[in-house]
Amino acid sequence: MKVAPKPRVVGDKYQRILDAAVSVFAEKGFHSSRVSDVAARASVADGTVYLYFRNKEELLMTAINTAFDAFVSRARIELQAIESPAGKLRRLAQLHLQALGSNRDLAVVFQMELRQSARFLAPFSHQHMVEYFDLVRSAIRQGQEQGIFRSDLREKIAANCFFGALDEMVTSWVLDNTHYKLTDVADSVADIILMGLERQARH
Amino acid sequence: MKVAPKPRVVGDKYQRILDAAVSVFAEKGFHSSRVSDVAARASVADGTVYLYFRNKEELLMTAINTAFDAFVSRARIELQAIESPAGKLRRLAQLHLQALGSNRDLAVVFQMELRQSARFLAPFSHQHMVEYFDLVRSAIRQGQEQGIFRSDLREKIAANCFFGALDEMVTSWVLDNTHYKLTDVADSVADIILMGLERQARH
Amino acid sequence: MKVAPKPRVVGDKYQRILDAAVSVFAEKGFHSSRVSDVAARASVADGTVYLYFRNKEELLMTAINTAFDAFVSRARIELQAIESPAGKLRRLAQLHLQALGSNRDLAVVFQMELRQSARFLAPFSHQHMVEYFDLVRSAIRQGQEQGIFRSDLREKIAANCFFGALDEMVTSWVLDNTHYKLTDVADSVADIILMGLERQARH
Amino acid sequence: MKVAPKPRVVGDKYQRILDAAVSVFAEKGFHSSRVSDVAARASVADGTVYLYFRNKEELLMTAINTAFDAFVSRARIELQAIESPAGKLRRLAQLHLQALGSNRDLAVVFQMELRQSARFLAPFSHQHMVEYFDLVRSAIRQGQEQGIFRSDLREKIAANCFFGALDEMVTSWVLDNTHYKLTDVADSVADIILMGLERQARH
DNA sequence: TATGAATGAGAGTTCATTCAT
DNA sequence: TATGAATGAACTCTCATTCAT
Repeated sequence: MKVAPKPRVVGDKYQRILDAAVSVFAEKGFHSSRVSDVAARASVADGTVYLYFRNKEELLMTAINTAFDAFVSRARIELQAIESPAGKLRRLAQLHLQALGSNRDLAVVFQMELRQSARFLAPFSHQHMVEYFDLVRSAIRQGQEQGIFRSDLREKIAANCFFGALDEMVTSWVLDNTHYKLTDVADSVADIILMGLERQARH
Repeated sequence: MKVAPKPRVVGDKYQRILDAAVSVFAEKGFHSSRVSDVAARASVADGTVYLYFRNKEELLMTAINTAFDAFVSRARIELQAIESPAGKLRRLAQLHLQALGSNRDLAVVFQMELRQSARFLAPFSHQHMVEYFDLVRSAIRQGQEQGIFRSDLREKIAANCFFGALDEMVTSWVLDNTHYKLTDVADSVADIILMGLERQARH
Repeated sequence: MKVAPKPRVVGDKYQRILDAAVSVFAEKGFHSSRVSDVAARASVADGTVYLYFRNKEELLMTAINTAFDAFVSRARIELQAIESPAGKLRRLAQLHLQALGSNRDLAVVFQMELRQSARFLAPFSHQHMVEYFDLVRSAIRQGQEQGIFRSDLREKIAANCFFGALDEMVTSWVLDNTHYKLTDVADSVADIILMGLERQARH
Repeated sequence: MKVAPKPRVVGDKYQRILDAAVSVFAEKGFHSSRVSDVAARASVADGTVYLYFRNKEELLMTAINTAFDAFVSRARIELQAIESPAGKLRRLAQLHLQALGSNRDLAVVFQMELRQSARFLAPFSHQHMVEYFDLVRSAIRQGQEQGIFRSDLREKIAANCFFGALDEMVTSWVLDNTHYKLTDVADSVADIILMGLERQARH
């Protein structure tokens, strides 16, 4: 007589909680979200959250780190297959915007919470940023060594411009209500930055 | 050896509280800061904070808005005196990094809290962003109309790149412990973006 | 010698908190009572109070409304079984004094807080007053229609006299330290009011 | 060029503050009223209130006591001139309803705050109640001694009925929005109670 | 007398976390 | 594993009262 109330797959609670957390954090912000909101959205009891995550902060960190891990791993692999420094940066721009553009909630959490978490919460996630930046910087360095990119620019500044431009595209997309496709702007951004980095033939 | 307990000038409480707020928020983040921390740092009673500010949130918004107002007003005036679109953007880059580079605490608050406040708190501060972006965008548009900047780029994307690059420079500076001079990088950033925007003569 | 710290039956917390609230409110008055006082007297944590009641005010309103509900329901049933209007009023007087005379704390809360709550808090409890008055008024009206009670008196005034007399008996009892039995005066009060209402044979 | 901002009579501040207090307390209740509300309504500074009254509570007590004093003094004098016990009670009913019916704010404060203040604040005002009751009781006793009133009723109970009936008329009037004239009901109330007290000739 | 800025104790309420079941 | 009732520390904000001017 009783229908199964929660026809969810058993064992998927971890992921359900994590997804719920991203969804709730995106909606109200990390600090205004309650653990019980997350639990409710994941259809588990409040206490169950603590069977999978040590505390509220770890929910955020895990969400960020997991996505970041996946992104950096994939990026690292893909970049190996690309020869040209410019091609690497172009691909990185695509991957960056793809990763966040394909999951709006995650993007919101990244754009809104990452900086704070990097400074005030566990600085672990900052390590990911460093890894990401390393990919960018080594591509730039490579370009400079090959004489393709200008050498009068400090590599770190260039990397900041590259990342900052992409990051702002995401922020802008996140705060915008018109849900345009984020990856569509990858080439434009890459164009601007690359052209800014490249050595001008006639100079 | 004992100094007078309250040798402060009367009437400066508003500013003292605001400065204390910026300082405390920079140190612990807005959400982890307690109003009593701010009051203590300003050497006033907890209740005094509420004589000058409606609530904790207004402390943050006032700090942000005040600085933003000053920046945008100044920028608007200065840009009027500059003819060339490229010159305008160069000057904007300098002003941006100067404004935040000259007050580290304020910079921390801006970089860490502005996004959140734009989304979750009063969207007033977002208006400032729009005004700032308008300055950038009209310079870019002007450059495009004069044939100096490429017209195949959407102005908004270009503006995002410009702002994003500067913004990331500040974030990077804020998270960095080596206290280098932020304005020193203004030209480099402007170079990259401008070169990325300019029409290449031989194309 | 040490008793088990929490030998309470589970599930009785709602009632325990409500009883504690009545007891604390009776002792110090609603406004001077702290929620933590109530929690302590109920041997629960402060937060637990809020699992059962939305806020401090609801504690008061629930206490009042619950008792009032019980009284009015019972009165309504009992009066149905009584034919004569005078008998109804006599019984009402007994029930009124019984209800409050059997729970001194509750009586204190009623006499001290009901008026204020009726005016300044949720006017819900005022509805109960209206229901109670309706019982009184319809008995009086019935007596007038039967020619037993004088018809030159407005029914509302008569009801106010009836209620006011009983109410003052309770207040007087509550402020008095000699703990006499409140129900003992029911007949005297009913006598006075009824005699005041009845049509005098020889007039 | 400047008009006199406060064309009040100097030296009337005491009374202005007291009137303001009654007005504010009537509107929001004693506990929800702020001293600064009272000061504002009296057009004085917050601190000035404390030049005339020790604290907020004293504002209430003074308002109540002053009015009570005036009432009891007047009542005492008037009653001396009246011979018959019934006449005394009739006059008392009129004075009671006149005193409160002529100042609605004061009536609200009396009906809403007097009980609480009698129990939880300085019990001073309770002394006034006693004095008032003494007037009532001695009239009743006199009536009993003269064989006009029934002697099988305890004088205190009779007094409670008399006072309670009047008190409820005032409360009812205060909570009622239709501003009928309170003194109009004095005779009806007196009729009921007196008839309840009087010895029936033919019994 | 009069002011009103300043004080700071105090209380209601929230919510992350725990733990007995 | 899972639950969710219970906990109690934490924190914002209010407001009666003071006091330097």
